[in-house]
This record gives sequence, structure tokens and C-alpha cells, in this order.
Amino acid sequence: MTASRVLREEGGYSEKTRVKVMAEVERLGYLPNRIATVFASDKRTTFVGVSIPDLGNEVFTHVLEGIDRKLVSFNHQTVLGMTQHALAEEETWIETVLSWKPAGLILTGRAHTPRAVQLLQSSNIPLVEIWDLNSSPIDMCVGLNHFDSGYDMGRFLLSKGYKRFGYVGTSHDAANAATSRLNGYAKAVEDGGGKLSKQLCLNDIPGFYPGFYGTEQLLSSDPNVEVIFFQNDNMAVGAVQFCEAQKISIPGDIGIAGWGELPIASVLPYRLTTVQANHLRIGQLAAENLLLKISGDDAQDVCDVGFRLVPGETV
Amino acid sequence: MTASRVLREEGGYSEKTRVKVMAEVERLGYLPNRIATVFASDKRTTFVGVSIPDLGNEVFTHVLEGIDRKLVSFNHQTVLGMTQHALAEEETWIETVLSWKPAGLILTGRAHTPRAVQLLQSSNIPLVEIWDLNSSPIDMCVGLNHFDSGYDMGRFLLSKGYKRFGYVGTSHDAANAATSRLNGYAKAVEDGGGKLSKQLCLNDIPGFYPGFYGTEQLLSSDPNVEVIFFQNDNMAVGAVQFCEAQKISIPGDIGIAGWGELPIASVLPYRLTTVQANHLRIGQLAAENLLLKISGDDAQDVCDVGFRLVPGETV
DNA sequence: TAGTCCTACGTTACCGGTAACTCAACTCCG
DNA sequence: CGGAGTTGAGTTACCGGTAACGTAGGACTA
Repeated sequence: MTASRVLREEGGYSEKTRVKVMAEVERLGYLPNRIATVFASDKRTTFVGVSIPDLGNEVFTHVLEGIDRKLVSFNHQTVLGMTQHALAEEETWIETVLSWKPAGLILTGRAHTPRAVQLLQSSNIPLVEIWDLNSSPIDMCVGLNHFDSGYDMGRFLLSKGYKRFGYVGTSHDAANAATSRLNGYAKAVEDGGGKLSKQLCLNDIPGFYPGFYGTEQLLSSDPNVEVIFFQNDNMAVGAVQFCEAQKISIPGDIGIAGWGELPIASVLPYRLTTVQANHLRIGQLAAENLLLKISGDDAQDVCDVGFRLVPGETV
Repeated sequence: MTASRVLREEGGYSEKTRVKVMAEVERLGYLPNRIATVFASDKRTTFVGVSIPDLGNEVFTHVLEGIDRKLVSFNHQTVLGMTQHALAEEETWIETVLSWKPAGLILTGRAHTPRAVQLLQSSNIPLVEIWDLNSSPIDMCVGLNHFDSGYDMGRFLLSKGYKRFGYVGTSHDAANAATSRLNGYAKAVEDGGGKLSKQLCLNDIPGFYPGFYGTEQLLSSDPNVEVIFFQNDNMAVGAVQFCEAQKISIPGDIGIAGWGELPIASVLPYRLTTVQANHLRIGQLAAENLLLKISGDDAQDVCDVGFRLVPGETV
């Protein structure tokens, strides 16, 4: 018991005893069994479950990095969950992770199975839903309004005089955030009297090459599209490469817009039209708020990190 | 006790009892406490600690994805550790993770602090060191020979007639694997009578933009360099963009070579000279071998996944 | 029919910490 | 100098599972 007190620096022991205990620790190469600690006092582990749709989508690696950096600096560990965009997978993962008594959870997306919601509520664990803003989260929420960002992009493109619009995305869509963007975009186009003449949902990750062949597909099925909004910047860059290869002039023949301001954008010879979203910041804020709740402090329930439309030279 | 047996499907109970137990489980919304299980029978958790240098380096997100996919399909969970390329950070992380009784560990890199090695050995936990091949691993190893890949690139570039060589990398270097490549490259250049006239180590992540400004720095300090080998493809693409912006012809004025065959390469209008390494495969193999050891089976101690030099049009 | 085995279920102790309590010795004060 | 408070250390019970063992009663066998 005295050794336990010394190791927890809880006080109630003399310096002489402390030295003796530490000497034994050293001699035995003693490593505490944290499992026993959690078990004993019905505490939680220092694990934080973090579910993201997948790592193939560059956007989420930035979010994850923001989360992990913050968690580590407060002595917590990230337990990864890749849900592959399937709510059923998420539910299974939540159940597993909860059985390990995590300190908290961070979930990407606001949609969950009813049973998952029930598990989360009854577990009473601090929880942050990230990515898509949710004004009534289960517990807390950090994100941005994807619908609005799509709507703003639609209005911006309309203001540039475009009439026939296209969209290319993938099924790798975090909790339908990209679909929200598409919906906002479609609404703006409709409100402004334009026509969303073609939209494509590829069964692929939203990377460079899907942007490349997605553009090819879209243009071959509807050559009259004047501007294409992509799920993210990497896809848009793939599109730009396709157009260059095909001698299609940008923005002369076609306009290209991306989303997310990914690293590739920084080395292009022109400014890509895109929406800037601070992915790292979402991760950091989510982890910060979670840590506040974990340590019993108050945290803001809903955090809107916002977005910024970047008018570029590709439209 | 009977309930415990039913839930573990261990046998030794009647169908009638099983139904009764399951009904109670349902009624109470009972979730087993896995912490108690681990504690009780001195078993291990289903966590696998995975340390990678950082997520900003795209290469490792692929490795991580390979690992996690495999682990999840065998009911294990990934506990992330970003060591930020610091052995001291790794040691701290190892100590923390070990105290949670993980089923196994996967570490990026072969260099560890002496204390870390001692902790790992005495914990007697299945362990895979990945990335750089190590013929005498602590336990197991999956990777490729980075020195050789650099050497081969050096020889290949020599065979193309280059005399003055450059290198641009970053300090974000997984366990000095990139440094091994540089050493191999330098050796080849020396052996072949060329001159490694300038090498740069940027304090940044090995991404597009560092490739861009790294090229600028290198060329301004030594304009006579004829070919540059980059830490990875993303940096090389940044370099290509820099050269296009400056109207420097590739491969006419300068040769560019990357490493790793990253996704961006698939949409470029020319084939980038690079080394192909199957990152996803490294992750999968590492997880596979680890799971074998965890379940008590034999696993290959050293796995060389190899590499393949891709002669492109940029040299 | 007695002895043996098997099945289904129950009992006990234990894993390694810690909360809550007890207690001796020492300090401090009016 | 006696009673109250403080300090450092020890004792006990408990967290929620499971290993190991115990046992009643039915089936099977010699």
C-alpha cells in the first residue's frame, strides 16, 4: 500500500520510505499493471477511440494527426477505428472499444445506428462527433457545415457565369459530408437557375487517379458540362492532369473546383479554386474538448471551425 | 460461473440454461468488462501498439492502413503511436503501451534506445520491426533494404551518364531509412566515379512543397547539379513543379528521381523515375506475422518485401 | 446392484492494484 | 502534562471476471 502511494505520488509517506520503494522498483524492473488500476478503482483507461472512415482519404490523416498530437501531450493514446464508411462496422467497433473502458471517443460523422447511439448514451463516456456540424450532438461536436460550403461554391460558380454543372465524388464519403456538399451545390445551382447536368459517384477513394478517370467518364457521357466540382483537391488535381493530357484548356474549355485545400495545391502553377477547411484544427479542437470533458471540466458542446472559399484561376 | 461459460461458449451447460442466460444479457443490456477478463487470467488485451514516425508522411499512412485492415479482421485494435522521429518519444510510448498489456507491437524502424530494447525483450510480447530490413531483429522484421534501393538508384543514374548528383530529403526520416537510401546512393555515386556535390536535409515533412523549395535551395547553392534524388515521390513532384515554373527542362536541364511510387505519380503526363515499394504490403505482412505469433503459431522472422526501380522519363 | 463415468452446475480463491479504514508515534498547544 | 491533531504506515475488502476444483444425479457397465 505504501509502495502504491509512493508510485502515485499521493503523499503520506516519508522521504526515507520513498527512496526505499524506488530502489526496489529499480531492482525488480517493476512496471505497474495499468489494467489492474483500471479494474480496481473502476476508472477508465487512457485510451481514446477515434473512428475515421479510412486512411486512403488524405483529409482524414490530417484530422487524425491533429487528434493524436493533442492526445499524446496529455498522456492519452489513440485507438484507431477504420469504419470503411459502414455504419454497421462502426457499431461493432464502438461495442468492442467500449468494452475496453476508453476515456473517450471521437467519431467521424453524425450518423450512427440506433443501437450505437444507445450504447454511447448509456456508457456515458465523453464523445465528440467530428467533421459534419451537428447542432444537437450526442455529447459534443466539432466540424463545419458541409452543405453550406457546397452551396457557397455553387453560388460562386454561378457568379462566374456557368450554366451547366458537373460533380464527381466517390462512395468514400465520411458520414455523407461530401454528399451534403453535393446537396448544397445542387441547391445553389437550382436556386440560381443553372443545371446540374451530371453527377458521378465513383466506387473508389477520393484520390488523384479517380479524379483523372472520373473526369474522363463525366466528359464522355456529357461533353457540354462547363464546370466540375470535385469531392476534394486531389481529385481536382487529377482532373487538371487529365485536361492537360487531353489539351482541354482550364478554365477556357472547362472549370475545375476542388475542396479541402490539400498539400498538392501549394505546388501548382495556378491557384486551384477550392474551399479551405482546417483539418488539423478540427482534430486538435476535438481532442482538446474531449480532454476537457474527461478531466471533468466544461467544454463547448458545438464548435464550428468554418470554411473559406478560395477563388482560384481554374474557373 | 455458468453465465461466464455460456458467454465464452466454452461448453458445459445445457441449452435451457444458455437461453436463460442470453435472456438476462439482453434484459440487462450487459456488456462484458474485458478489462476484468484480462486481469483475471493474466491474458493480454487485443490491442496492438503500432508506432509510426508521423502521419504527415504519406508513405506511412499506407503502411498503417495495411496494418489496421488486417488487425481488424482478426479482432484486434490498433493503438497509434506517433514518435515524431525521436527515440526518446518511442521509449516513453513503448513503456506506456506495455503497461496496458498489448497483444503485440509493431515498430517502425530498427533503432531503439537500450532501455526500450530491454523493455521489449523482458515483456516477451510478439513484436515486428518494419520498414528497414534488419537481419537480426528483436523478434520479427518486415521491410526492404533501403541502402540497396539507394545504391541501385545511384547506379541507374550513373548509367544514364550523370556526373554531378544532388539529394534532397527531410529530417522526417523513419528510423533513418531515408538516410540509408542516401548512403546507398552516395556509395554508388562514389563507386561509379561521380560526385555527390550537394545534399540537403530540410526540417520539414517530405511533401510536395518541401520538394518545391528544396529544389530551389539546392539549385541556387549549386547550379551545376545534373540530377536530384528525392526522399520520396511527393517531393520529386514538388521539384517537377518548381522546374516547370522556372522553365527548367526535365530531363534536359536536370534529372529528377523520387522514391516510393506514391499516388500522385499515376496522374502525371510522364513516368517519374522512382523506386516502387509496396507500403500496403509491408503493413499487411507485418500484421499477418504478428497475428501468427500472437496465436502461438510460427512466423517468418525476417521478411524482405523487396523493391523495384522504375526507370521513368524524368532522367 | 454396486461401482464408475459423465454432465451440468456451484464454490472458492485469486489476479494487482486502491479506497477506506485503523493505528502507533509524534507534535503541538493551552 | 494531558488531550487533540497530524503524520506515516499497515490492514481489509473489493473491483468482475475465470481457473481449479467440488458435487449431485443420471447413464452406463461389469
